[in-house]
Amino acid sequence: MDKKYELNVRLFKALSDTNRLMIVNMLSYNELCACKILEQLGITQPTLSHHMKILCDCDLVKGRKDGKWTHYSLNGDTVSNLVSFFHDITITDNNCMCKEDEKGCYD
Amino acid sequence: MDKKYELNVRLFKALSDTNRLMIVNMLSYNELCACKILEQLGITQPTLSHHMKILCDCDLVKGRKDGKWTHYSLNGDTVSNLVSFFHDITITDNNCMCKEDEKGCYD
DNA sequence: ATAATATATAGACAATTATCAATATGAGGT
DNA sequence: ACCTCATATTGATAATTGTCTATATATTAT
Repeated sequence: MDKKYELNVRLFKALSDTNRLMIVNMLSYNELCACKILEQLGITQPTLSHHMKILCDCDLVKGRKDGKWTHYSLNGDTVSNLVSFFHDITITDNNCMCKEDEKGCYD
Repeated sequence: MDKKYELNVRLFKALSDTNRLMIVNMLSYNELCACKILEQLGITQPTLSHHMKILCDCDLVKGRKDGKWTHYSLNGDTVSNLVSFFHDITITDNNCMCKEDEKGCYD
C-alpha cells in the first residue's frame, strides 16, 4: 500500500512542471517526435531530453525509436491508473477513523 | 492559459509527497484536527504544520480554527477542478498540431 | 497568574530538481 | 569516409524541498 503511494507520488512529481504538463497535453492529441515538441517550448534540447526521461521513467509517456527520431505518446493506461488512484484517495465517505475515539478533539 | 498550468502545477506539487497523499486520504473520510493526523504519520509536529500549509496554500485543504485546534478538511471543489484539468489535457482527440506540416518528421 | 496543550514560525541542513553549455552517440545522406 | 541531423548524457549551478530542533503564539484549565 505504501508502494502504491510512492508509485503515484512519482507520477504527481512528473506532472509538477509546466513544461511537462504542456508536453502531456501535446501528446494527448497525437504521437510526436522530440523535435516537434521542442519547437513549442522555450527550452534547450538537453532540457527537453531530461523532461522526456522523467515522463518515460514513470510510464506516463512511451518512447518509440524510429531511425533518427524518437516518437513519444501518452500512455493511456498510466493516465487511467492515476485518475483511479486519485479518485480512491479523495472520495468522500463516512468511515471516520476517529468517530468512536473516546478522547482527543472529537469528544 | 499559462496561469492555469501554473495553478495546477502547484496542486500536483502538493500531491507529490507520500505524507501529503496520506493526509489527503485521511481527510477524504472526515474533517480532522492536526493532532489526529499527526498520530498516523511518523513525522514531527512542525513538519506536519509545514505540510498542512502547503495543502492549504493551494486550496486543496481548508483549515478551520476552533479554540486550540485547527480542523482540516478536503476542498472538494479544488479536487474536482484538478480532475477536470487533468482530463482536459489528457483526452485523446485528433487535432494534431502537426498533421498539416509540410516538413519535419511527419511527411 | 501560571501551567499545559495545540499549532505555527524560524533557522539549519541535506537531498532533489530545472536548467544550461558542452559533448557523445547513432542514423542517414552525399 | 565524412557530414549532418536528432537525441542522449555529463557536469555544473541555482533554486526548491522535506525534515529536524528550538522557539513563539494562542487557547484553555487550574
